[in-house]
Amino acid sequence: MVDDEVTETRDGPLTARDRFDRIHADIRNRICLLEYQPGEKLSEVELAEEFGISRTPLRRVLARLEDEGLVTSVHGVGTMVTDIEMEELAQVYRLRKELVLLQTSLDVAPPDAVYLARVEALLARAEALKTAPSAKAFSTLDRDMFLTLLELTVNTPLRTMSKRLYFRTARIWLQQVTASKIDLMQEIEVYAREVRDILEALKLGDLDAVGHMRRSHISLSFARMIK
Amino acid sequence: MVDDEVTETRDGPLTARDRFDRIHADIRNRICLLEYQPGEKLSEVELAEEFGISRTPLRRVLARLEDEGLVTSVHGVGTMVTDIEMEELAQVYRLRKELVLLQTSLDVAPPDAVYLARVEALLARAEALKTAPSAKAFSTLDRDMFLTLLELTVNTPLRTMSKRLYFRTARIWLQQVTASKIDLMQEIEVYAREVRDILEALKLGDLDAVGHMRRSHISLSFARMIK
DNA sequence: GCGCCAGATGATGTGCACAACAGGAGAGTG
DNA sequence: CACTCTCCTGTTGTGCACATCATCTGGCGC
Repeated sequence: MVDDEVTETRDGPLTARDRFDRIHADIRNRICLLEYQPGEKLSEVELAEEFGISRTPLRRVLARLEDEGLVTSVHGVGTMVTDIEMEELAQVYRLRKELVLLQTSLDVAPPDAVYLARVEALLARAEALKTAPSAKAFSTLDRDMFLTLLELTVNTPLRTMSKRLYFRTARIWLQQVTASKIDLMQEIEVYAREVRDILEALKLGDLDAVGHMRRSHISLSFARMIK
Repeated sequence: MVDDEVTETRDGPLTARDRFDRIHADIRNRICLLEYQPGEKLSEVELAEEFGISRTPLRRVLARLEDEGLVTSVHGVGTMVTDIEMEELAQVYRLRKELVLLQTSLDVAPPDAVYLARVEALLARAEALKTAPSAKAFSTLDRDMFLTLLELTVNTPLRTMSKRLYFRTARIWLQQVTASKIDLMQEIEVYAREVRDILEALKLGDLDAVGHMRRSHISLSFARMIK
C-alpha cells in the first residue's frame, strides 16, 4: 500500500527510501518506454555502477520490479525483462475496464479549477502531438494522463492497484506502434478526441460519464491493439 | 503478478524462491493471527536465526511485507508491524466490496464436483466451530474460505490484488474479537449461515448470487466491526 | 567425425563485517 | 533540581567476497 511515486524533492538529505523509489521509477520507465526490450538481460553490476550504489540495494529494486511482473530473475542465468502473454494482457485489460469505473465512483474527490487546468495542459500536449508525432512522447503523455485521472479517487488501495496494472502492460501499446501494427497518427487523433471528451465531462462534473468513456476507450484501445 | 502462495512440496531440492515464499507466507500468517501484535518490533537477526538463513534473504521478505503494508522499517529504529487506521480500513473494505463482485463475474471458472466438496468441507469446519469456538481457528477458516472462493475466477491479476487487500486487513477482525468488541459465538453463527448460503448458490450455479451475497457479508462484517 | 564430459565463465543468491542512524542513559553544568 | 551534551547501544542500510547455479566451450574417447 506504499505509494511508490516520487513525490517531491525535499530539502533534507536523501534518505535510503528516496533513492530506492527514484531508481525504481527510473528503471520502470525505461522498461515501459522499451529502452529495455522484453527478453533483454539487465546486468545487476552495470545498473549498480550506473546508479552509484552496490548490488545489495539495487537487488531490492529488482525484487520489487519482479513482484510487479516487469522482470524475472533466474539463478545462474540473469534478470530479464518479461514479455507479456496474450492471455494475461487480456486479463489485465478486462480488470482495468472495471477498475476505471471505480476510479470515478469510489471515494471521488471532485476536481477543482487547478485540476481542470492541469487536464487542459494535458490536452494541449495531446494536440501538440499532431504536429510533432512521437511514440515515446505519446507514451509519456498517456502515463501522465493516467496518473492525473487517478487523482480523482482518494482510495489509496485502488490507486496502488490501478497503477500496478497500468505499468504492467503500458509497454505493449508502444511495442505495437513500433512494430507498425498500429497507426501512430490515427492513434494520436483518437487520443486527443478522447482527452477533449473527458475534459468536457469533467467540467460538467459528470464523473460517471468520465468513467464510462474511459472504459470504452480502454476497450477500443485493446481491440485496435490485437487487431 | 507473481503468485505468492506456496503451491506444493515438490520432490526436487528447495530453490531459493521456494524458501522465500515459504518464509513470507509464514511471517504473514503470524501477523494476520496477531502472534505479532501491531507496533511490535520484529528483529531481523532473530528471525534470520529462526529460519536458519542470514539477514540478506530475510530482508527481502521484510521488504515485500513492507510493500504489502504489513510492516514498516525505519533506519536505526526497527521493523514494526503496522497498525491500520480507520480511514484506510474503510477504503479497503469499500474496494473489496466491489472486487468480490468481479470475482464471480470476471473470467469465472464454473465449480465442479470436487470444488463443491471442498466447500462442503469448509462448511463442516464452520459448523464444528460452534461446539469448539476459537478465534484463531475462525481466522484460519476465513482465510481458507477466501482463498477457495478466489479460485472461482481465473483472472490472475484480480486474484493477486484481492489477496493483497484481504491480508492487509485480515487481522483487524481478530483484534476486535480479542478485545471483546465482537461476540465470537454470534459471529460464528452468522458465518456458518453465510457459508451455507454460498454453498447453496454454488450448487445452483448462480455465481452472481454468490458475489452479491459475499458483498453484503463484507458490508455487514465491517458494520459489526466498527460498531 | 560424433558424442560426452569436465572445466571455464558469468550470472544470481548468500553470509558477514561495517557504516549510518535513532534513541536512551548518564555525567556534567548552570 | 533541571537541562544539555556526549557516549553507548541496538537497529536498519550498504559494500564486498564468496557460494551456487546454468550455460557454453573445448578436449578427450571411441
